[in-house]
Amino acid sequence: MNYLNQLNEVQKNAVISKDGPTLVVAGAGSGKTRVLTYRIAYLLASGVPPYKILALTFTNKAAREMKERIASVVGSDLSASLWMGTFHSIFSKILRFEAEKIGFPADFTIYDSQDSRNLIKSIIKELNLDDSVYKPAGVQARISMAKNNLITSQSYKNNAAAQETDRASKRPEIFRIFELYTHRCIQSGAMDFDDLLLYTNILFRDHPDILSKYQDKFKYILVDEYQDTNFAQYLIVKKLGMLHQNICVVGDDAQSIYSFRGAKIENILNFKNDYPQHKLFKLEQNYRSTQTIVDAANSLIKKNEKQIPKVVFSENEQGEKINVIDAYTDKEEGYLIVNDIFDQIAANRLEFKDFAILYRTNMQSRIFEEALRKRNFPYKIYGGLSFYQRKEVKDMIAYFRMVINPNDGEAFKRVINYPVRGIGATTLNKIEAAANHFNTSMWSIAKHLDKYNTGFNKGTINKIMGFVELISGFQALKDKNDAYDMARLVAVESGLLKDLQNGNTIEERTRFENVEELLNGIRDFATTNYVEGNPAKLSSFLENVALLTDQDSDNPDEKNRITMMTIHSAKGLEFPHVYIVGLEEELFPSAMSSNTQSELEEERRLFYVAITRAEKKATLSFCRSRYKFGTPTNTVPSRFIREIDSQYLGQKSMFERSSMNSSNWDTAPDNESRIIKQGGFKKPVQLGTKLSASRKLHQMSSAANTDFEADDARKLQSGMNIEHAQFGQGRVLKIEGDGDNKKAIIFFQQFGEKKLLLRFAKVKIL
DNA sequence: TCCTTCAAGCTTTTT
DNA sequence: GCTTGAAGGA
Repeated sequence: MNYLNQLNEVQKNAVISKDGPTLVVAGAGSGKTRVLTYRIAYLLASGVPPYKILALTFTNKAAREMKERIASVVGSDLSASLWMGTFHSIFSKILRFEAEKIGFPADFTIYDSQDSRNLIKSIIKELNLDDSVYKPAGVQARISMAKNNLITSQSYKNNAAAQETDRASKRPEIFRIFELYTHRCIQSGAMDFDDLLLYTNILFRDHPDILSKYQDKFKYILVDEYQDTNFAQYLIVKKLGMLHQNICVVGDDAQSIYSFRGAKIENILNFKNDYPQHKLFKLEQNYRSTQTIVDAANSLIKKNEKQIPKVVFSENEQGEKINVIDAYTDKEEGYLIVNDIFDQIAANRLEFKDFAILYRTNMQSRIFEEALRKRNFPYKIYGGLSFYQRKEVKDMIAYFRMVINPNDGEAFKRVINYPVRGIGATTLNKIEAAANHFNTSMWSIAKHLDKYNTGFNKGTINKIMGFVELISGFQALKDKNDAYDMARLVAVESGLLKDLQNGNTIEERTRFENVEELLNGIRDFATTNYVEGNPAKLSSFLENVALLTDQDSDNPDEKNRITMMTIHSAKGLEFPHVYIVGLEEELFPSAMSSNTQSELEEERRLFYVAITRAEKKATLSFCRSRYKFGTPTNTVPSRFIREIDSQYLGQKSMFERSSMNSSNWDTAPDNESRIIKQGGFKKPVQLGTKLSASRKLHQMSSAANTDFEADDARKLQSGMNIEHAQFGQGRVLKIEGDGDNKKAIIFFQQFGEKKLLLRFAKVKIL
């Protein structure tokens, strides 16, 4: 067991004390995954069969990586039969197995959030409620929150707290939506994400025999990121571990960032009360980051009140200070960051994959994407609209869902008239109304039109029957064909492929290619996942796809790229250089999370997570003006920048100077070598100077020394008003050359980066 | 029934 | 700036 030598004393003890309840409090970068991995390897080595070990993670990626690492220690034949995966994937597996006990078909559909939102939307309409009061997303959040706390639709109605909240927000009818929603899901044979946890709890509550079967089965239970478990997950773990009590939870209260999803930081804080005889291990040495980064992060997180006391420290090099980039506009922020990446790469021989740009909201990615494109830098955006959420892919999958579980109402609505087959909204509404009236699925109405006497005219009946036959035809083959053959058949016979093939625009071509890519993915899946000696069937593909996310596709030829993702999805990852962007009030901390102390503390933890992703260097940035809803809005630098002890911040002058009033600008102390003095200027032009260029600019264009094109110059000439921000305003990014050849590279809002020969330029310093 | 056009509203974070 | 939904015409 030589791998034990790779561990420090605490890590080692956490690995080898295998029995009894164990809490591992693991500071950022302290080798948490390593401990978890080796602990499992150690269990296996001491003779515990892999199928008796349950290891729960929050992302598929984390599960897969851990599995790989375990495989490299103990071999893949052992690691393959571990029960390792996300809460959702593990318990959906168990639920499929036990489905009939709770009244679901074994191949129940999993509704993603879009499906469930659509269903909620249509229920709100059906109940004649005002959707500006009952906003679907808001109602969905209420229902989700209830389920995460194991409040079913029946108990919700009688739950005083829930009713009080809904009355206070003037939405007293939410319980009716919830009831109907639950009912429709059952009718469709569908579960949403929260149901996977809720029904697991119901299964264990109502069937003690089944509970004890799994209690017995899972002799050792490990939970990663325990601080992010919600009540439903907490209770599952607690119940399953009751018999053997071999529960090992790993987490860091300082990194609890999912309370919006029902996560309870109390779960980790109260572990000691749940298991008084537990063993506690604190991993406090950070192996990931420089001392500066760790110390800076500590100085920030100190501002939070609720936490487990611990001292995270690093013995790595001191490292560089954290830079703060102060940009004028959001566009410029993108530009400056990309420039900085370029400089870093050039100076330190780094690769693109060494960099990550992290932001609070997905929408911020756009600007960086544009800036990176201009430079031809390879990048990969995680999150946002994932492959599986694209319309054409969802359409395709909706067909698959119809084949496997035709009662699936959301899939039915999606494909009944796509590709267009003359079954419009009117007809669909009638079918839906009939289904609700007869308390059955839309599919069974469509299939037995005669029986339900729906009163459609002959033409409509024929169209509907055509659709029913199409799907029935697929169903007859679903157990015979493998997943790929079946999928291609559906793509062709449904007419979907042809519909996309006919398109000529780039978008349509991309859609067609996406469907092809999906089909290729299914082929890979079928040939790598054999079930009882045969290539996997469509149903097993569907089981997997519902819980897949974008993060899971790691294309090898996409390896050397700059990573862009939200801070939430960066948790658990690390990069040599990390840029945390958009540090402005209202954005980070988010405007929606600055109301209460606990919300603010969570934002702070999120910032803590962001900083601690960095190994070598962290860089912060913000801008003074950001486009919001299409209009430029002034912004204020985030309080979080100030909360970091200033001794860890570099380029302070940049940040502080711009906080001063502008008259101090030219006298502000700065790196002398960066200042250029230029005849004709009242004030020196230096890095970061805001200015508007004067009419002399058009001369510049003829003077070959500039990047301005004749066209730009003409535009400038006609828009002669130099005060006009739209035209002239820019900021000095770089100075090169000297004497008469001194040039300034200026970032203009209007034109982007341009080079100016200062000899000719007349600029007004703002 | 379908397609185009235009206005309104909107933005956390994710399995 | 972008997406979604409603309205109106073919």
